[in-house]
Amino acid sequence: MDAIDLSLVDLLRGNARLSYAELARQVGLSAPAVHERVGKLESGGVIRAYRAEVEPETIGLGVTALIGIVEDSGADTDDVLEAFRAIPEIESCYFMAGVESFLLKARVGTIAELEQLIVRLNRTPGVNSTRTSIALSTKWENRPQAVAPPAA
Amino acid sequence: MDAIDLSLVDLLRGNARLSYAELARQVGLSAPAVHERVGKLESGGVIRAYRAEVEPETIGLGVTALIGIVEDSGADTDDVLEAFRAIPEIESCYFMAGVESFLLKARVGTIAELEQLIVRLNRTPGVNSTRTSIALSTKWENRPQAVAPPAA
DNA sequence: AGGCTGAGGTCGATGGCGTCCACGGACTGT
DNA sequence: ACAGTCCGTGGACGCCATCGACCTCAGCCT
Repeated sequence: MDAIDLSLVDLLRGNARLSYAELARQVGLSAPAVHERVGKLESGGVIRAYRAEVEPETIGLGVTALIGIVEDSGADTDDVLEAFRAIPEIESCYFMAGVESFLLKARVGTIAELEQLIVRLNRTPGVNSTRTSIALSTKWENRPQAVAPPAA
Repeated sequence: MDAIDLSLVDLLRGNARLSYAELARQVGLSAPAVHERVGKLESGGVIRAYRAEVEPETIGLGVTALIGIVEDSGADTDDVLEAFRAIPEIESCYFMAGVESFLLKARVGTIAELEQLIVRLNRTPGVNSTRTSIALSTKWENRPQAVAPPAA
């Protein structure tokens, strides 16, 4: 992980569909060299995936909620996690410090679906209680934070 | 937005670097047709961006925090928003229902940097108080939720 | 009914890109 | 000094992106 790798990561976080040729121009190497570096970043676990970022409303996922989960005393955290993993509406899952063991970000189409989701969560073995906050709007999300030095 | 568009969105949410030729094979159209459809999805605001998803620890952003913000009574929400937007560590910003007007997801390298961030937030005009929860680990994040019908 | 029009597709051509390979220079340890 | 390793370059070749021409079908106006 040198400065060039960091630049590549920044460039791809900004636009994952840049061609290797374009990346090469930006960092001042040849295309094959960039190809090899990016390949290593992928197989080395630095780059996990390339994803299109979609406006959720346009695909019928207009309701965003953040849900704190309090576990039962003596619950098996791994089991709870697996149960959460099986619920597609849960987009993100953080294991937290504090009374609430998990914080979930969920996306559904309607408030009625959110209600169903909350019921389902409360019924999940190991879950003691849930606390749901609704996001009225998403100002921005997953903004990539530049990490490379200014410029070679 | 027909079923093919939804499939394209799903495919690109799964892997943003798929070639048009490959997308075309998957949805059963020709490459130029797919090219045009994806172009329309982009310019129509459905696809906002393509981003590489990076393991944060590997680029020196090992600390994730979720921060609730209570505004001063009479604060100008837009001004507060602009102040937040200028802080690169804030990756996501949701405008919430409830006492806390905003929920922020921030990523920093160290606890010391988190402390500085919290101080900065508390000093921001219009911010009455902050409540920070630290994520001990991210189980998963931004998992794409399939939205297309099973398969043509 | 007939024909115009526009949307949205296919096909074919061409230039650029991805990707493989052979080669070369700098650093390192012996 | 020398050999090995790492990391890069340049060339070659086949696939892909992308443009233009054309086709087909649905809807609509006359």
